[in-house]
Amino acid sequence: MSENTPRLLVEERRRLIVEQVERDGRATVEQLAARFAISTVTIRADLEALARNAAIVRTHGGALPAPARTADTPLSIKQARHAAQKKRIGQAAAKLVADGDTIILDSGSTTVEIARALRQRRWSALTVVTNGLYIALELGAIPAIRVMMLGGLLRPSSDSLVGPAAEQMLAQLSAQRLFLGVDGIDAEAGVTTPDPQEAALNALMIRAARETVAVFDSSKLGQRALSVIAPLSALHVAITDSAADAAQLRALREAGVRVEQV
Amino acid sequence: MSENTPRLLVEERRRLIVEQVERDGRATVEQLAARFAISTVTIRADLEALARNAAIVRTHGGALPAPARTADTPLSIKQARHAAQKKRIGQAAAKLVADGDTIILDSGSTTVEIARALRQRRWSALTVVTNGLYIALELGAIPAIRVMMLGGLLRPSSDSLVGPAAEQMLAQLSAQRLFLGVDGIDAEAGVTTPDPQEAALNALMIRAARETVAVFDSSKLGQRALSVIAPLSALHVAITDSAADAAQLRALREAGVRVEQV
DNA sequence: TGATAATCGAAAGTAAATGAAAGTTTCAAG
DNA sequence: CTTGAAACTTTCATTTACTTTCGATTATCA
Repeated sequence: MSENTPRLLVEERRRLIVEQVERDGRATVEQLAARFAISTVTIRADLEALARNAAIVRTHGGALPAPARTADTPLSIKQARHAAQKKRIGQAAAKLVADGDTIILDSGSTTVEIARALRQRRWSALTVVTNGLYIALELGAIPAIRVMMLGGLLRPSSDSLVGPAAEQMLAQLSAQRLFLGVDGIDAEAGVTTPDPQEAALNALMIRAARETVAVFDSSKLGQRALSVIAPLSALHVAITDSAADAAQLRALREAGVRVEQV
Repeated sequence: MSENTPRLLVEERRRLIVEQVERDGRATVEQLAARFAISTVTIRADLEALARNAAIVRTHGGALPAPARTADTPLSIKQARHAAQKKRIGQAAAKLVADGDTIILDSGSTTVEIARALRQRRWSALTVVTNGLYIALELGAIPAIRVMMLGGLLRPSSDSLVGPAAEQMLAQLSAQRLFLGVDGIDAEAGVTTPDPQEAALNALMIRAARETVAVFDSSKLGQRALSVIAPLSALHVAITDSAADAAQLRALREAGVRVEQV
């Protein structure tokens, strides 16, 4: 590997490191130093910087992939991950919706897939309440779907709206079903998300809906993010993919959640 | 490298930089300085300006492509009529905004141009209240701009939010300046728009702002739409293009409006 | 518990970025 | 045609960021 092109930019090198760690499941300091033909000290600096951003996990002598999305990753990146599973989950979730319903769609990459699946069907009347900009854009063009958007401060990393205004508005609404996209779901910690404001809003969404459906790809199982939304018992249905961990699913079922795998 | 071409315009050069970054996946400051035969300091200024608009990501010694916006974003904003005029009007309007301000941006194709012009400038703090989805998307990526979105029912034809929820939320806000995109403006009928709900919301926007700036291309002058927003006297400033009818402008001035033509 | 590998810290060299001052260009008025 | 303001550029000095080398220190594991 002759890496003597005009010399990599620092960020490029770090992106490559993350890639390698994700791909191989691991990487050693020596290995990386040899690959880029730089000193181990610099590699260590890189690893430390990446670990600070939770892009990887630091170990003695090397690095491992980061556990998963408990950190606040931009939507554009989340979208790329587990895209196929999310599509299937979205389609399964959309089947739970009946014509005439009022539903709440949380923001998030998985719930955007629900919106896309909803577009495929023919509706005579459907009301969708959402705080996600992209969900509103997906559904806005469908005449038979009434889209009500919660107002509030725009949270750029997820293109969603949060804050008191959204909460106040939500308090006046009520819906058949909530589809909640979760960032972490764990038997002990319950349902969690990285942003406290988002968590507060999500908790209110649960109160506003008669039934709560959590949608998440299997990588979220067993993860915990900073802010707690609710305990598992607040959920009625969970939809995830077939790679989900059996023990975690059992905990979900014991909490009274109907689990569906696609 | 023909040195006798009339020297690239700044915007042209920046466009080429973005192209190169997208194409090659990277670009270094040195490389770019050599390509355009200008100093590295200027290239750095370019990169900083582009990074501010989230067009690229800045790194040491160069730049990398910006992480792609969400997959298939329907950002295909319908190319409006009178696009050139609207762009100029947008830029003139943006000049009225000072750092630290709180402004209200109505939805509409002309106000989207104001948002784009705002992106070009450097802000340390700016709060934008809007009911337009595309405006929120334009400004969402700029960290120094706080975007507050009014909630409400999505009106598909204009991708804007209207209704009681938006009105209620707006009633609790106050701003230095409102930029109102109007569909009709006429000496007798005043400022008008086709949708009654939109008109009601716009009227509240006027009340929430200390100063109201109407923006419209000259084709709107003398037009009347269904719903009246306010009389001419409610406006403080009007920005339109140079093709505007002189008699109509006189009526505006007589109503106490400061008229600016671009 | 040692032996060994890995990490940390400080010093030093180099590339890149920043800030300030001064010179240009552009563009719109007078 | 001239003037003036605002936006661009450049040069030059200074500051910051990144990288390496070389000991000292701290984990890890047989």
